[in-house]
Amino acid sequence: MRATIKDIARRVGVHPSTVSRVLTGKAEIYHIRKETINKIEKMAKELNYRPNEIARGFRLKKTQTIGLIVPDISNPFFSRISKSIEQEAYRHNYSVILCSTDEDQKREIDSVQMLINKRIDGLILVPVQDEMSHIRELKEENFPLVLVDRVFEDLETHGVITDNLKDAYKATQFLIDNGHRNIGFISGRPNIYTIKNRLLGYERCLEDNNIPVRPRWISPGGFVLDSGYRGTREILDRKDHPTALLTSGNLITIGAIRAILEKGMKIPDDISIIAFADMHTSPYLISPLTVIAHPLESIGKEAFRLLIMAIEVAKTPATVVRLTTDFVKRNSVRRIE
Amino acid sequence: MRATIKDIARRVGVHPSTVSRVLTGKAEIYHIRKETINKIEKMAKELNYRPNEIARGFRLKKTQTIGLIVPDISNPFFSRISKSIEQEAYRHNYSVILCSTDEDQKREIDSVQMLINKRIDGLILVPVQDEMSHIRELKEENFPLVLVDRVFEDLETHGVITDNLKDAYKATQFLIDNGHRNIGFISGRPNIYTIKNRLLGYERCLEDNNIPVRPRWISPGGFVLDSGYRGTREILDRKDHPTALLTSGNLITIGAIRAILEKGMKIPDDISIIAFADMHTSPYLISPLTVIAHPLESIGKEAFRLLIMAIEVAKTPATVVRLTTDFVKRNSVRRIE
DNA sequence: ATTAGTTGCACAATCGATTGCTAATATCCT
DNA sequence: AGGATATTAGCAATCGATTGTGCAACTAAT
Repeated sequence: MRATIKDIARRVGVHPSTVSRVLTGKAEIYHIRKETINKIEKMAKELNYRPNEIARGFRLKKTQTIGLIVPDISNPFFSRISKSIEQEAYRHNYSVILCSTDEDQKREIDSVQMLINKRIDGLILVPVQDEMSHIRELKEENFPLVLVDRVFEDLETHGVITDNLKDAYKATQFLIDNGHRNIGFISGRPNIYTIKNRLLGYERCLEDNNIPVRPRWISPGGFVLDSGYRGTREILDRKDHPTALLTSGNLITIGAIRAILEKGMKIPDDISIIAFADMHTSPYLISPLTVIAHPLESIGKEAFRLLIMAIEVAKTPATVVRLTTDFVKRNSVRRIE
Repeated sequence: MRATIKDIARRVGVHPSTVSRVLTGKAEIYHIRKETINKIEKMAKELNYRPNEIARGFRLKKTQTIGLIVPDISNPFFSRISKSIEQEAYRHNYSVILCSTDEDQKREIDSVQMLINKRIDGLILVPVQDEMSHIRELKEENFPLVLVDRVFEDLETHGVITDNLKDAYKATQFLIDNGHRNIGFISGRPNIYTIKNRLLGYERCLEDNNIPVRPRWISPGGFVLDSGYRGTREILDRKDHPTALLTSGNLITIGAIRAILEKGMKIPDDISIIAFADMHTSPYLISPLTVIAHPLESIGKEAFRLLIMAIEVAKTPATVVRLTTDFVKRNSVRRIE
């Protein structure tokens, strides 16, 4: 068995409390003799003592662990945010329990429950947004919580977001400025904060340019490759299909590209495309993608910063950090008449 | 404060032990009266009782938590393995603490330490492989451990790997069969199991075909985009540069592509390329990549299966699962004379 | 020499849940 | 009827670390 504080105490001939104080650096305060300190430290090393953080966490009600719940850790968008969060956590001596929900509300609720039972110190969450009562509960008991990318309009929490409405507006306007009037949107689930706002920006921009919004050119659906594929396919199969597409999310975008190629169409010659979210490979795709690029690292960093704040000082007013994206023009939009 | 078992006991008028037995489903065994059970369950619900898994883990010496250490969670290769592991863990009622080491040996050692202190039940690790004493220690104390992708030749542990030597041989042979005799390798750090074997397969294949191995066409380096970029750049800047490249790892591959494009070269016209590891975007890159594709999901699944085995039955003999890859031919290799 | 302060550590309670043991009734069997 | 068995639940120790309190021994000051 692994050595405990008692084992050390017994062998050195002191009380466990003394060992504890020495090993947690409180020796000075309690005037422990240098000699005793040395003996304890030596014995700790000799026995290869490892503090039981479970016992400590139990006693102190502090686990130095946070929860991180994302919809899909294999999506570069979330994995890069996660990396940044993990990195910050490491620097601040926290570890992170990761849960990937697959956009499944039940899994999210389960995971939140599990994390609470494990007494995490705080939670960073990209919510599925089908339900919110479990999140409201967290907020009501003042549990340290930071939402990322997606927030609830009618629930004030800490959050780190970008301006999806503006970005969608800008992307749409860019297409219009390039002569496009028939613009489709492979949008993703519209109950989600980001998507709702992108649709809003898209529609508002069309209206501002006196272009009617055509629901048949809007394809909601899940954030998976196949969904993007089928949505795009359906739209392109129409006789009157758009000349340009907005796509939400990395996997949707790849699905859309697949559909476009399968139709034998070329980007941007036959169809233009602007994607929400950048990837490492975006510049090197069959046609270098013009994208809305999110500051993924900053998103993670800010999220962790807010969380630590919430953990360390009780009752911080709900803060929403708004980060700005980059509109990266590459070569997936064609200028047409 | 959150309700405890004692709170429930007090209000129902029974002993905490009774509450514990009811709430952990041991009511039958201890013949607890139906009525008592009902009262306890009702009160638990009423008080919104959440079992303190820290206390339980402390008592039972079982945390239902595993550690997962990967070099880079933002690399799709690892993020997809991680996703699969997380999914399996969820199904089996485990949670996973994620650490991303950035191929930094110190971070790995730190993380292992931290995880051990947090008393995880087992560890899945993709090791940096600069050092191994900390891993040997784990093995010696018989700690449940599964290595993924990279194993140590002189340390028997559970592992899930692929046959890198064979894959590299096959890829090299494929290039040779297509008329290439000058083949470079952007390999990645050669102290790593996978890389060592890929280099071996590559060299052996060249030798078998009576082609000399040219060290100047082999570029080791880190598993980051920039390293792949610079390595490729250096090789292509030579007057006598190869007509084909093998690239190890997703980021290296992207870096290589960037270097190639910057040189104004075309794939596969000016240079052929075969990449280790597939990505969602690989088929849609500027030139659809011919790749060695790993069964990422199975790798994660098997790793978790082995780990659970090691956790649940003490002293399982070290098992190494060898999975097979797919050689996916797309369009990044040109047939030349 | 008495008081006051300092040094150096031990004692014991505590965090929440689990479990082996004990014990009081109730029921059954011959 | 009386012992055996089943039913129902309480008691107390335990896991490892932390911390408020207490206290002896020593030093310094008056």
